[in-house]
Amino acid sequence: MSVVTRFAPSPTGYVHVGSQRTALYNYIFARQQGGKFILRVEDTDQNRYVEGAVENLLFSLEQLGIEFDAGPGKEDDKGPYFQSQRNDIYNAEIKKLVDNGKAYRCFCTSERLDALRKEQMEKQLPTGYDGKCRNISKEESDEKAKSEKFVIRLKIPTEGLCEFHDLVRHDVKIAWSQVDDQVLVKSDGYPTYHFANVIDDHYMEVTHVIRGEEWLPSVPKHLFLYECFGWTPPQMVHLPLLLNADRSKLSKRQGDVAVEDYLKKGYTPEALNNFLALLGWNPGGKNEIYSMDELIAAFDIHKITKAGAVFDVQKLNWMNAQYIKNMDVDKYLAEARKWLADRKVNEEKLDTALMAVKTSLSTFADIPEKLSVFTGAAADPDAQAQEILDLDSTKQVFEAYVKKVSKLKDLRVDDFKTVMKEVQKDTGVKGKFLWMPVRIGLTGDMHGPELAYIVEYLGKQENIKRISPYI
RNA sequence: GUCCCGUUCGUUCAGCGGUUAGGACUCAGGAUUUUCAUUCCUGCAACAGGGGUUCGAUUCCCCUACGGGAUACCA
Repeated sequence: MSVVTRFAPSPTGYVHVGSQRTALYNYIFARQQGGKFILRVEDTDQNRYVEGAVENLLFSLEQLGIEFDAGPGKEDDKGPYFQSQRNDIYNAEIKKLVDNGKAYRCFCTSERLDALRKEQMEKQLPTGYDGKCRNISKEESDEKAKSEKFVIRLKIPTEGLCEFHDLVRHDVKIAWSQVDDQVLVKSDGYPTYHFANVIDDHYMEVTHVIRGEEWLPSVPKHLFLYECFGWTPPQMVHLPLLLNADRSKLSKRQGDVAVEDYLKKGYTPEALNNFLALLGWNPGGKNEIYSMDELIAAFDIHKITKAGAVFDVQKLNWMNAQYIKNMDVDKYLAEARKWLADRKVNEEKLDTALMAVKTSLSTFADIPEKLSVFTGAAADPDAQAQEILDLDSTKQVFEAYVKKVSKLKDLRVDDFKTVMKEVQKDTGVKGKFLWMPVRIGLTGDMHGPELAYIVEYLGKQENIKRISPYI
């Protein structure tokens, strides 16, 4: 049987990085196994509908290079891939369950349910539905259904143990008495996640359910449904959660959680994928940089970690810097040009400046700031810089420098190096005291990209203009 | 409250009965460089606690503590 995995997000408006990792693992595993990866939109909650959410979801996945084989816009005979369009399927299945007594209509009001829960908490009992409507006769139920609102609940076993195997958690046991009579169909006629999920996974022939750990406690409900239908359940794979620095579930409150946020901040999709893939799984060894193909080759679903992982931006920054440093020049230049913000740049020499700055970026968003050495006026020297400017040797260097530069037609990187050699010869000044004055004279700063690039970018006239005042 | 899951350097991941407990990020120091960065080298830093099992436990079992998740007509 060939592997089928699925990513089944609800369209909430953006893709959470935790979801990205779930999608990634599903995708990687399917590719590795030569299987199929499905995207299914879980939009059964009418109250949570968000305009444009699906488009955003599709766009984010595309940017990340996570390609699905079937899903919205890629329909096949297993579709549709929107749960909101599959109600006929759910209705047919729920009817079977009600007819054979595996599920029942519940007419209880939310007020009664709230009170019940409160009472159970106070008595330190497990919370859950008390089964009031469990044994209403078929006739009475049919009669009430004509005039009253109802939901449909699953008739969960009352005793015994639900045992199952999870690829990450291994053997898990949950007492049936702890499992609630789950609502399968809401009073608006739409299925709940638990129901739609099982039906869809079955008909879409999903073999591996790879999802977040928050679903682990619901597994018995799902397994029982498979049993009621006489279907073979898929392999369960519950991933550890992504955490905030304080180890709570990664949330919006404590920083960015949306994929688009990170993309907007200048992280590359490749770095983001690489970083997330290594949160919860690692092939071992020194290397931490993996392309998607390498991840697919190295991935081992049995070696997924159990404990939650803190999303450490510092490591992401480092990784992203690695990706930028190793990026193909043309690709880098094209991408970098999108990040100039409102910098006024010398279009002709922009590439020179961008290349000079390539190794110092942790994200593309750093570009405007890093470029300021080139594009702005010289900064005011600080005390330490001023000390160097005040040196006698500095004056000599400047005089010789301006003299040499003035003679040149042009001032390219190579010309500059020649000039500096000559200045050294003429003045006898070398090392730090030769180079630093020129740097400070031109930029006002003791730090920055390689001087030769700055010199070339500024050009002959600007070089003379900036140095002359110090003579 | 109840149930489930988890616990190796600050973070992340190795380790799967006998190791000087390893790598990566961060941090500190050094080398190279005209500076920062890059690159390279070195260093700091961990098996939550207590019981077992065993000749021997980071590794297996139990308990405790701590953390997280689930307890919705949300997913």
